Amino acid sequence: MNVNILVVEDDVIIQDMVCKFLQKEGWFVDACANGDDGLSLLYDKAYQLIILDIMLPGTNGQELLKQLRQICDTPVLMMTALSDDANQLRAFNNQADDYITKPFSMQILVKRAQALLRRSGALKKEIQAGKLVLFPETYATEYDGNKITLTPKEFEILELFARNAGKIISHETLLTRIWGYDFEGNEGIIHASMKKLRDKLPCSIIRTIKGVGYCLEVGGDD
Amino acid sequence: MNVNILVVEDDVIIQDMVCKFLQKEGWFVDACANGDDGLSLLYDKAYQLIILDIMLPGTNGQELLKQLRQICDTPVLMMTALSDDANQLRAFNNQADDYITKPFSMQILVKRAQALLRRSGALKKEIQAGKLVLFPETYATEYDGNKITLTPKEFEILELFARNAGKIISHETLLTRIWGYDFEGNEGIIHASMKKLRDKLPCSIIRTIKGVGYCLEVGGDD
DNA sequence: TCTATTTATTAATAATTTATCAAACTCAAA
DNA sequence: TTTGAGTTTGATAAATTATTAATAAATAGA
Repeated sequence: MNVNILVVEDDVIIQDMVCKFLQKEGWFVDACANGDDGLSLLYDKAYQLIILDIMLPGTNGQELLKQLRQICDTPVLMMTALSDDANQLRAFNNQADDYITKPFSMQILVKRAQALLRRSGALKKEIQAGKLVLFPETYATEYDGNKITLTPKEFEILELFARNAGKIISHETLLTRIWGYDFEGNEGIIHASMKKLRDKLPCSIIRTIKGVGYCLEVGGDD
Repeated sequence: MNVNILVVEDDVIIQDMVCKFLQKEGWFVDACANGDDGLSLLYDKAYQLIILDIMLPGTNGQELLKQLRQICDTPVLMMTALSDDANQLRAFNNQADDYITKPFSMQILVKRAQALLRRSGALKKEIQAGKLVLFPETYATEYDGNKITLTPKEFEILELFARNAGKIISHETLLTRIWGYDFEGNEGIIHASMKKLRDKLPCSIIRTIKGVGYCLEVGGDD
């Protein structure tokens, strides 16, 4: 799968340089210069990494971090000129994943970004969850070594479950992540899609938690 | 689950201080002063985080990191007096997860350790009350290691009891916390719900205090 | 022991959520 | 233009969960 990174930084020179170095790694980068734009981009698209400056016009980086943690758990790297401990502690309290102070070498920024992406599994070619293996590049799927043929939509859904194995995916999350936050249609589409997906899976590895959502059960196997 | 951390640092003063601060978080810490001891500890026990100094007698930290990555993918935080970029880049190339340079504040070390633990799922929160364990994120429930399947409402009720283990929950509290302060219905709903919940629990761990309320008994076990 | 009160139990019903299925629609490839 | 795989819709069935209401049992106080 493609790696998408969001950079929020108001200094054009730095923004430009950061983007360039990240793109050199083959990653896709969206950039903006203030917190509000950042937040609206986050609603539109799934990112695997977010890089935030702290001092921003309008909503600052700390505030933005706090707000985005309400809606997603994407790794966040804070990148700032504020080198005092208080600001760093505050960032980690707001559930940042890393914090580097300017000036920093671009190589190190890239390496730290890479470390976060590696740890979150975004750089893996395949996603494993119990006996289930997904290959996002080819849409190939295996369960316990046996091939399963999924349609693109089915694959997307199963990929979402596999990346969050053991966690509950609510109907709302499913709708926004698979059909987009602005999906107008009927919620029944979830049930129809889940039925088709489950029919192709060998056993009931997707549990229904009535009134809450679905959950891919990953047994203590492999 | 318990969090186990391995610290490899030859400077006794620093080792001591690091251990003390980590233990203050409720984490279990093993420490040693050289790479070879570190490696043999890694073979013996599963750690959720490894903290490595680079300059060590014998096998140094970079070398140790390279070797341990052959056998495990545990998050590694490098902690070193070497502040040059080359060493930091090398650490990340050897698949370190973080790198901080001495001198650093203990608070920041702890926060960074916490960030790594959080990201790797080692801190996932569960509610424990005696032999009862609740996982609010997945609605999973265990008693003495055995799975119990609860409906969302049953789970909510049990969660309230578990969060207040040993304390009496009055009927009024139950009603307002579970059914909302504006619940119009019959109070008999409490009795019906409690009956169903108790039927699923292996023994009578919820005591009735007549005229007052209910109380989750937490034996002096675990 | 008797009585009033509280709680437990049960079955029936209501409400809600999810599963299923067939038909209609879309869109790209032949 | 036709075909067909893939997706979506909407109607209906099935299942689960929540609630009520009636009755039984237990408890504490007189």
